[in-house]
Amino acid sequence: MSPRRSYDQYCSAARALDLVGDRWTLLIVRELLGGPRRYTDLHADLPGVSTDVLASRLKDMERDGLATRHRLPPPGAAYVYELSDRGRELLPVLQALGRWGEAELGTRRPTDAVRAHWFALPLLRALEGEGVVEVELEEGVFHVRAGADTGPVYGEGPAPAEPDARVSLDAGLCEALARGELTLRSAVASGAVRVSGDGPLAKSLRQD
Amino acid sequence: MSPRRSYDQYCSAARALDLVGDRWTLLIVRELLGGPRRYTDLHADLPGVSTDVLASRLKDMERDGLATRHRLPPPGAAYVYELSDRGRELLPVLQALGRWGEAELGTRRPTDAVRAHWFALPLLRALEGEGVVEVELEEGVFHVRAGADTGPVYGEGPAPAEPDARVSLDAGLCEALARGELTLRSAVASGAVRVSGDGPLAKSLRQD
DNA sequence: CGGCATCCGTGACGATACTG
DNA sequence: CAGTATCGTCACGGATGCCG
Repeated sequence: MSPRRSYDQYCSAARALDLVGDRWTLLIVRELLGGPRRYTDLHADLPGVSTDVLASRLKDMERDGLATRHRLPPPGAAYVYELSDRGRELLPVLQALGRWGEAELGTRRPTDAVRAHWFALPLLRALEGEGVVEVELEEGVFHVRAGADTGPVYGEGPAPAEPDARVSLDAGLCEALARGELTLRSAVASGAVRVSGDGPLAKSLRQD
Repeated sequence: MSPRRSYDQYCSAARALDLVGDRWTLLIVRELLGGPRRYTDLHADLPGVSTDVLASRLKDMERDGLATRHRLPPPGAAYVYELSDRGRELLPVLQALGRWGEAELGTRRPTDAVRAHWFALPLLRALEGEGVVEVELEEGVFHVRAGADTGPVYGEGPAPAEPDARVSLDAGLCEALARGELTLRSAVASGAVRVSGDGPLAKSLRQD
C-alpha cells in the first residue's frame, strides 16, 4: 500500500496526476471503461505490466474511489474490478489524450501489441449522436455506447440488445480511423465501411 | 538521454502516455503554456522536481518535438524553453485533467505550494468567448488569452496590450473558482469579482 | 487455475553538492 | 544561471511461489 506520493501543488491538474499519473493507471482505466474485468483479463490485455504493479494499482484505485472490487455470483465466482462513477468521469481525459496521440500513432510497429477493443474509444470519438453501435472486425466484435451517461462506454462481443447500427470494416481501415487520417463518415461514403440498421444513428452515418 | 520507455501498444492514448506520461512532464507543459521560461524559473515554479529530472525532461521534450530551446537576445542572454505548436496542442489534455481534478482539490493543505498563474487554466476554462483578460490578485497579476489559436495561452504580469476585460478578485474566491464550486458568471453577479472594460467580453461577463 | 505476494536486478527518482 | 555529478532510495519489470 503506497502512501500516495503527491506533487503537493494546489492545482487541479496536479491533483489529478496525484491520482492517475502513475504508470499504467490510465491504461487500466481504458480497460475498465469497457465494463467489469477480472484481474487475469486485465493482465492479459495490458502486456508488459508486472503482476505486483497491477495489483498495487488496483488497490490504489479502490482506495481512491476510482474502482470497486466485487465477487461475481456463484457460477464462475471470481473477483471483478469495475469503475466507479468517479472513475468513468475520466473518459474525457482519455479522449483528450487519445486525440492528441493520434498524430503519434503512425503505422503499427512490430513490437506493438493490439487488441480489438482498443479501437472502441477512437470509434466512439468518431461518432456523433447517441446509441449503441456494434462493430465487426475480423479480429473480433465489440460494441460502443455513444452518449452513454452511465455504465460502460464499450463492451467486448456483440451488443447485448439490438444495436442502433452495425458497422463492419477491416483492420487497416480501423487503424486509419484510429490515426485520425479519415472520418467515419467519409469511410462510409467511400464504401469501405458497411453500415446496417435503419435507426437515426445508422441513417446519420450513411448520409453524406 | 533516456531511450524512451514505451508501452508498445497500438493505441493513441498509450502513445500519448509514451511521450507525456512520465512524472513532471505535463506539469512542465502547464508552465510553458504561459510562454517561454528559463530553466531556473521552471525549477522555482515546480517545487519538488530535482534538477537532473527537470533537465532530463526538457531534453526529452525537445527531442520529441514538444519544446524548443533558444538563446535570448544579448541583453540578458539566457536560454529559454518554449512550447512548439505540437506542445501547445496538449492544452485540451491539461484542461480535461484539470476539470477532473477540481473535485479532488479541496481546501488548500499546509504542504501545498501555490503560484498565482496556476489559476490561469481554471479561469480560462471558466471563460466563454475570445479575448485577453487581465486578472488581478493580491498575490500577483497575470493575463489569459481565451480562444488563442497561437502563442501562449496565458502570461505573468499585466497584458502586453490593452486587454478586452480586467477582473479583480481575492484569493479565496480564486480557489473556489478553481474547485469548480462556482462559475465566474455567478461570482461577477454576486459582486465578489469586479470587472472593468467595455468590450463584448467584459459585457458578457457582467450580464446575468 | 485465478489472484495475488515475494524476491531480485535494473532503472527512475529526489536531494545535495559542485562546476563552467 | 544552467545545468552536471554523485549517491541513496524507491518504483518498476520479470520470474517464481503460494494458497484458495
